[in-house]
Amino acid sequence: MDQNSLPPIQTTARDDAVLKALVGFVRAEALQPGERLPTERILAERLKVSRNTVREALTRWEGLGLVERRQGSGTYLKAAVSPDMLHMPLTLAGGNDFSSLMQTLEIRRALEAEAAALCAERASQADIAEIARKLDIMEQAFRTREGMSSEEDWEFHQAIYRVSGNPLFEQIIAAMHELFHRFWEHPLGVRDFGHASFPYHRTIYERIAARDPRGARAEALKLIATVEDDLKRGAAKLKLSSQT
Amino acid sequence: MDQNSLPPIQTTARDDAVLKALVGFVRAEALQPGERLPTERILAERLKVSRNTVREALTRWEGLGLVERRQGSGTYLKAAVSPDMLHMPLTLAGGNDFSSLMQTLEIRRALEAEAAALCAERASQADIAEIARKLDIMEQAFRTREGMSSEEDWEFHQAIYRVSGNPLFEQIIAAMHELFHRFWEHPLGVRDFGHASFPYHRTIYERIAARDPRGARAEALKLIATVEDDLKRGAAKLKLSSQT
DNA sequence: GTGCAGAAATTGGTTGGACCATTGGACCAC
DNA sequence: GTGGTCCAATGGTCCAACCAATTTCTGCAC
Repeated sequence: MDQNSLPPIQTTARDDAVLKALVGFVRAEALQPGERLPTERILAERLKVSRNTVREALTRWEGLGLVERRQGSGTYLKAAVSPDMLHMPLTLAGGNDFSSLMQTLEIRRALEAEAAALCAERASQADIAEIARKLDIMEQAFRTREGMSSEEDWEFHQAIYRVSGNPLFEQIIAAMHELFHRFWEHPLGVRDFGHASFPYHRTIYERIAARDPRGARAEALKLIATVEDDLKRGAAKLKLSSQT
Repeated sequence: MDQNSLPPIQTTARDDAVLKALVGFVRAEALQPGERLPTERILAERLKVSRNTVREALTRWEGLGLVERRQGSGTYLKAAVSPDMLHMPLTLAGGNDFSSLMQTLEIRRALEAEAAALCAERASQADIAEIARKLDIMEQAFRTREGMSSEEDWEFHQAIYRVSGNPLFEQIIAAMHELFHRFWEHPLGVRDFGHASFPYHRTIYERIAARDPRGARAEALKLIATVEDDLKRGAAKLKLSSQT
């Protein structure tokens, strides 16, 4: 029997319908990322469904990173939406241990290098100026706060991913960035973590500005190498202290 | 069932706490994928939260593919869970168009090259023999079936990811591979798709067997380049035919 | 007018209770 | 057995509140 000739029937699919309607709304209103979308209460009323159903739908979108909810403020679009988006939720059974972190770094090394190269290929003058701006902010924060410019550092990298023209870079690395932070925020890490990588931000930028993909890739690899070194040093220190 | 494995919830960030408690429960009860977890009503009662909160949490898990809900039946575990999972929701804007596939290919190029290099560094003699075996199977399938050895082809690549020592390579690329295939099956592609990439499988293997990371990376890049070419040719053909 | 503290309105988060739709098993007539 | 009917369990939806964080407005002191 051809199993395809008897597909499961679909009766109710409320929250799916809500999401589809919401996609239509975002397109109709031409909402851009960052803009606020209607209140849950308004959506419930307009779509003639309960607020709970709206919330289930929005919870799904939030899980996909398409939307961000801020209590007391509203729900904000976080990424562009289209009727034919493809979702690929990937959950990795990772750990907080050293080797897991090294594994994410291996992935990041590959992606960071590729992103830097693509960025150098495709950056417009405006893009380069934007990256330069982020670099300045980061360097200033680094100097005034004696290191620990992680927030500005991250924005610099994000700018590169964005200019690479491929949103997947940012999405994948962002997930790992989060894991990374969860790790060394609380547990003790190396105090001057990230110091060694500092100079390479500028060299990466210079290679991008010079439209030199190969050079940009090489500098990105050097940066990741310093992070790996820091991580290994931290692990060694941890091992040492736990032995006493 | 041990009631102590479901202690009440603390304070704010309710649904997150629910998920954390649920992870603990799954571990405590050693639930395997396929097994049913407690009723929403029971969870709500045990955790001292409202059923809606439980539902929001389960909705998130459902969105991540960790769990499946069947009305009238129950909620079933779909994958293994661990306290420190890393979630990576990837969203491809614009589904079935050409650029989405090219974007996944850019990611795959970065990862494939890195995996091949790491594989060449770390492969044991047994690993190399295993890869050689997969290569033989693939080449034979290719010859007897006149191309279209996609299944065996994929297994060859998987062997490389596995030997790289980093499971993240396989998981990430596997997600994209699946996406890739969903387009390949139905929509018309180039008929001899993949033919051009065939010889590079052996050259990659040779570089790995020679413990030559740089060479392996270079050959992997060539392979991806041929796939990109095929894809571009397919897109051009499609464009041409849609104009008539 | 300006600035700022506090009240009020707005908005997402949570609760409890109700009912509907589907499922799957128990039971029964044939 | 076979096919039906009933019924309890379970996820899906709805409603009407209230809570907590945020934003906006208001009015007073200066």
